[in-house]
Amino acid sequence: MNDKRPTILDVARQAGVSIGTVSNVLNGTIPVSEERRQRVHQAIEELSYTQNSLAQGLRRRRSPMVGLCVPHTTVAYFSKLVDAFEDVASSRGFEIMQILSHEDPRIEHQRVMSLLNYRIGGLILVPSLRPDKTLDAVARSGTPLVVVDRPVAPGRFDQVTFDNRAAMKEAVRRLVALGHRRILFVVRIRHLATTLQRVAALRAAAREATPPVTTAILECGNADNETITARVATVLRGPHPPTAIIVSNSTFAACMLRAFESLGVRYPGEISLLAFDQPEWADIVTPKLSVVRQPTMDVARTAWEFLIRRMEDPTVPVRTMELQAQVLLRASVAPPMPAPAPRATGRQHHQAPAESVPSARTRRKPRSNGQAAPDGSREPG
Amino acid sequence: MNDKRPTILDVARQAGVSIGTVSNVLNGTIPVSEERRQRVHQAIEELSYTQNSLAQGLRRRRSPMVGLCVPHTTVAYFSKLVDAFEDVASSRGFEIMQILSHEDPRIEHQRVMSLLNYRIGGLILVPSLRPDKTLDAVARSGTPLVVVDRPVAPGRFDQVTFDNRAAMKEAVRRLVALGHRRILFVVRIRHLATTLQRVAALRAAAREATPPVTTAILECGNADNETITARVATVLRGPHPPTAIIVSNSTFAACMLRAFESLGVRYPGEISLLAFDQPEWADIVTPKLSVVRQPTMDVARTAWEFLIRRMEDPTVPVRTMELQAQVLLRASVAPPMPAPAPRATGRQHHQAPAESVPSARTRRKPRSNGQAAPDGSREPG
DNA sequence: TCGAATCGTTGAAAGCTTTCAAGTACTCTG
DNA sequence: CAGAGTACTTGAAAGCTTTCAACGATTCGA
Repeated sequence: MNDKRPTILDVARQAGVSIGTVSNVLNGTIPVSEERRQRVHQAIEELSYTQNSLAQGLRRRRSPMVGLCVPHTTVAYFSKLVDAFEDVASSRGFEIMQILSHEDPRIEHQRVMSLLNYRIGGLILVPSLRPDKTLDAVARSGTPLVVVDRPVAPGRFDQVTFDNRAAMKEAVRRLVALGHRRILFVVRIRHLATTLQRVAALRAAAREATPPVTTAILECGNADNETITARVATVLRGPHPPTAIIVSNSTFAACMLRAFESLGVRYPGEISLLAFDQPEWADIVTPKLSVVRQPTMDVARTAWEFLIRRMEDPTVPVRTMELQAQVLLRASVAPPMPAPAPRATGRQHHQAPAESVPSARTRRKPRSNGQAAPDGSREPG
Repeated sequence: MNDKRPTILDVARQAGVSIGTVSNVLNGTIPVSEERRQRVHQAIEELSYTQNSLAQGLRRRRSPMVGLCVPHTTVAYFSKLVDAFEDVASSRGFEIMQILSHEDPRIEHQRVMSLLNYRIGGLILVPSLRPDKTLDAVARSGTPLVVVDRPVAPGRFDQVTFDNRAAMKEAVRRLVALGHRRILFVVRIRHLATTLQRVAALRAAAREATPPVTTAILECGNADNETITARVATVLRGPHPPTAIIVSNSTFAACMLRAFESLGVRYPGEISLLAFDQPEWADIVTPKLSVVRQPTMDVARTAWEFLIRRMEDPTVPVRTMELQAQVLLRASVAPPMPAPAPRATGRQHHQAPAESVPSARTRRKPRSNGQAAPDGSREPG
């Protein structure tokens, strides 16, 4: 429990050389004669000396440590991302310092500042809702930055994102082709950049469909299972129940399945489900979950390449990469059960067949609890 | 993109005070007159000065950073652990530096050394298979350490683990009570401390059951789905197919479900399944997965408390905490289908009903591929 | 009024490394 | 053999902070 660890000076004395020589052996900056190198190595061995990275970073004005900031690690998508980064980075001799932002701009800012205070060599960031202050601070510090997954205002930073618009458009196209006319999109945070993109694409695709498709957005934040179930119940029992639900992540997908079960909804007959994100359980639930698969490993590799490049040369022009995601339809998506009015152009009420909802069917307006609002993307006529 | 950040000296000049005073304002070490404090704060604001944690850590010989090392973050259990630690730690003003060991003692050692080189204030470690070298290095550095989840030789370090023996014993008791007589335990790494505990408990419980129960261990390492399926197939089609499978983590549980499906095994009729770990999908698969639930949040809190205590006073006696896990039986565990020989005491072949295995039934000895071996824990007579 | 105690302030040293100008010993060239 | 390289080697400075002995100013007590 000796808190006094040997320093480079101890090594130098032990080996009978100067500290400069030891440093040169360690870093290979300047060649050192074979004999001295040996002596230094031996001394290092004998004293079991290890570098003090704090002193090294202080002197070099930069540490070989790279920061990684994601919102959570319990979301399958992010934990895969973290693992992928770890793989890529460590195989190239970098250390990763990981922090979690919990989707909270304040926490994010504070943690990122702390990383900057450690003079990290670079940062990979999945930005939270309002990352501006954080981004400014990073820019001011001159730390190389790559923004991942959630786009920010273009031009300032390297970015690696997914083509959420294309993915959503494709998803809607496929659902519509199966006959779905009312789609609900369940999101965690409405104003998140990725969400905005997806919502825009959803609305656009809905508008362009013939006949046009009704869409609604349900924002759930960090609500727990019961709350989400209640909200979903409200929507499903409303006058215009959706026939297909798209969720923005796998946690919500799980919530939906629980909700369907506790509500006694026939699934996938009465309601289809499609999830962004690709949980490990997608293919072991019944019916198998349809997903939008995002190429996590490619993201990690690309982001890393961007970061390394910028660390080598901070003046390199800003790059942006938008990766394609893939819509995988499986049994969780099925044609909707035959509806009373096949041509859904007017304002008449659509309703799921009566037998599908077990409990007392209270007719409420869908926005009665302020949670789910038809977003009016449908063309009026 | 200005790489020159202001230092404490700049602040001192700007405020017209000495650097010592600035430091005192920043750290509150020694009281500073109100007027000067104001000036310092203003200067900090104007220059947007932030500490250099490297210099601070160098001088203080210890950084306020705490290390956290887990094997992976894609395993549900560990990602929950990481989130829990993050919560606890950050709510008390500590920064966490997280690394992954990938279950590889070499990687673990290298990454932990790097943390030690940063003079971290403490370390929480889920040790890999052979952590001795790493543990020695940590001890030598005098860094406070708490070992989590997987026990190591007692007496040297604070430890927070689960009572794996009790959990396994209880699991076997419940399975036996339902009539199971042949239990297969699927593990990732056989010699992992937790695995050893569980295996020992499994064998002991099997031996004590009346009539005694046959057990076997299947080690799968990092094998992929197909490989695992093949191995499971071999076991299930062998002369003594198990009626219940216990898996050591949720990833394997998912693998089993895939294997059951692709092999056409009747589940849970023909085979029951119980998993250590508690994935989010446990209650959305059909049948619901039986699990051994481990109180992750409690682990995080306890480990953190141990660590803080030791950081305050390194001489405090070593503490050990063993938390109780909880066996939750759900539909994935059912009484075994009636077997031809109800009293399973001898060496006669047990076999699952013929109709349950769809493909050609090759009679092979269970260890024919060297993967699964009856472990002989059953009493000979 | 004097000495002591208190309070706030300061400048220098220390913490451990890398970098670099300057120096030394050697080899090579003409 | 002198001069010019060559190839290491060295010690000091710098990087930014905290700590601490020392000091000046003020207050307090007798």
